[in-house]
Amino acid sequence: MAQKLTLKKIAQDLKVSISTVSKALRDSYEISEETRKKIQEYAKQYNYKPNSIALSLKNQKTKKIGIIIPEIVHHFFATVISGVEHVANEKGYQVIICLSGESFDKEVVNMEMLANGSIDGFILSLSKETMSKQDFHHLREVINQGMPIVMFDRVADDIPGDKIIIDDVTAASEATDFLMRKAKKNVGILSTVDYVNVGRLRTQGYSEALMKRGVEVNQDLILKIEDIDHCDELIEKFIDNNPSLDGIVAVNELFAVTASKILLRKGKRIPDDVAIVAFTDGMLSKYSNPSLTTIGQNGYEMGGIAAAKLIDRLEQDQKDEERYETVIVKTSLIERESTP
Amino acid sequence: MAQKLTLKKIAQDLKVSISTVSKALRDSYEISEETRKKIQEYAKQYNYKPNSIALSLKNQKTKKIGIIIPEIVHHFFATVISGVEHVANEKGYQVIICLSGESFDKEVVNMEMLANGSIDGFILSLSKETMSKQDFHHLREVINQGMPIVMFDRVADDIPGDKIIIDDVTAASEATDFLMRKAKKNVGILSTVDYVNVGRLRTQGYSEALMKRGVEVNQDLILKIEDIDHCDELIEKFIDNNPSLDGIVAVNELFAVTASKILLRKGKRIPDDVAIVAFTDGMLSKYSNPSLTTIGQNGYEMGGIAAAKLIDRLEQDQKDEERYETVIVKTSLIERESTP
DNA sequence: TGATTTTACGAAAACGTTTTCGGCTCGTTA
DNA sequence: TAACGAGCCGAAAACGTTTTCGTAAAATCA
Repeated sequence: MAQKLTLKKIAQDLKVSISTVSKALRDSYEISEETRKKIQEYAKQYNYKPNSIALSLKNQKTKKIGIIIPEIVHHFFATVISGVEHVANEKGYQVIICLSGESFDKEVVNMEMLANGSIDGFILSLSKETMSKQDFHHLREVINQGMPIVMFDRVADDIPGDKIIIDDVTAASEATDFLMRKAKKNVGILSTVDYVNVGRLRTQGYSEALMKRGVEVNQDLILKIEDIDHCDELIEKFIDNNPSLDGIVAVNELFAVTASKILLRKGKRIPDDVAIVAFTDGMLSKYSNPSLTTIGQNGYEMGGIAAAKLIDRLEQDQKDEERYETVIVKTSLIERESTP
Repeated sequence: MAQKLTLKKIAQDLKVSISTVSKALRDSYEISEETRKKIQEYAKQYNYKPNSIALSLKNQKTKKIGIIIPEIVHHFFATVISGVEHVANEKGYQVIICLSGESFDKEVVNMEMLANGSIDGFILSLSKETMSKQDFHHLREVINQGMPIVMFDRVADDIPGDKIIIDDVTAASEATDFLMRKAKKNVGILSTVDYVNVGRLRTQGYSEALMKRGVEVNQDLILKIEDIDHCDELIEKFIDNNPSLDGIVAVNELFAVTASKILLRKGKRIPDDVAIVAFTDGMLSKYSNPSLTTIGQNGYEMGGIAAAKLIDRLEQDQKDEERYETVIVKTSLIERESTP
């Protein structure tokens, strides 16, 4: 097992100094043609690669970005990571991933671990617990140390940093309106509890769409689900309680597909009796039966934008501008079988 | 923006030497009670955290492991990462993720990037292109530099390193037998081209199950799909060509759910007319309509084992044993609506 | 008191780079 | 021939740690 080659070993083998080797490899004019060739060939032959840790220490930059998300087994987050990874790699950066598992404590621990010089900047989407606690001291600490943060999807409004979000209100409003244009008179929404930003905003968009058409908002048609693992019973009860329901906006695929299944079991036809639009364009929507009309959140694009913004900030001539941006990524309505 | 605190700054502020600070913070007996207290309090107050890059350079270990997978938007890989991340974090390691996108070149580039000191060891699942080329020079190079590799799922048999796999042959055989026990007489398989390990092995298991019951293997009942994006037409033709087909083993969820949809459209009943078993227990199987009986690959467990084995090897007293292990993770048959 | 041990701290090396600066050896010029 | 300027190379510092070793002062002992 050949030990890893270093400048020092090359220098010893070739009887020159370390600085000469370093300069030769960087094609410095200070080194004679002859020496340069010799060193470069030697390095190539034995496959020398500069040690990135040493470079990080010297340059005070790691060329790594950290990303903290609640779960990786969610299609949306997976696509975001995919987008981040793509543009990061393109710009010579590597991606370190940590999962908070929706836990505040794990989010804090992960941030502290990464903030000790491991990375140059953060991309993150906050855990549910953090959102409900509204405790952002860990973000502030990191920012105080001069480390830039880009947040996406689940963001903290009053934290200085770039934010990449979709316009949840408008998207939900459009989805609701889309159903009403299809002659649906009693559109309901399957949402999450209010402390989850997206749940609150999408419910708001839903209500706005109704009001814009002069329809009164009926609280019975709004279901707020806390525990995603036991949504079945809640949704079934919701459907039973609203026999006139003919349209559903769901804030995620799972609620939608669960509702779809329950409706079919009860003999309803989709989309004729009940039409469905779901947020998050993932596998489920695409391949379930019937396939679901969805609002695509363009996670890949969000991730790409987040990475680009972060790297821009890292490479600009020192925080010349403290003005942070909020980018709103367009959603796209993808029509499938669950709507007429 | 408070600059990051270092030993040097503490030393200056407290008018002692760097070594004194270092020792005080590590509770060395060499430092007097008084000085120790003073330094520790100062460090705590200003939230000193040792720079991990400097530690990496000094200790020649990064406490990071690299993981390279083809795609992150596959549920199976996402669960594996989740498992890796969990045990890695538990043992004080961080996880760097790179995606090969099923491309050989990107796999090579990613490995080279990470091998320059960024990480202590690799966990990986090979890209399709690598599998078809059977070119593993990049793995050999990394191993020659003394960096341990753990492979999972898509492994290269003759590469020295630990391997975590499922027993694809047995699992496929059991799935096939399961269908035959349910009185299915004409069981077919939707597989991938042979250079993908899992496709070949699962097809083999399928055949073995048939032969064990004295049923002759009918090549018409074996479909090998190369391009997953256009599997629809192939599967439809396959179904049309085999009117007596009454059972399907699919090597992934997508093939299964696509077949399911086509069958339903053709007026077949599932599972009465045709029963389906799919590999990979993901979202699709669980929530599609009808839900699918699957062979769970226990990705989370695989990831955990991979991480544990890698870290063990990293922390053992230098490669005392060059004997590599192949762990076979048990699969679990999860019965749902697609089988009687 | 003088010798020896203990206590408490600092200097320096090492990890692998890059870069600044200083200097030696030529050949050229006055 | 003396001075000077290229051309070419090496020494050393710096990044932030840990650790070994050396050493001054204080304490102990005879």
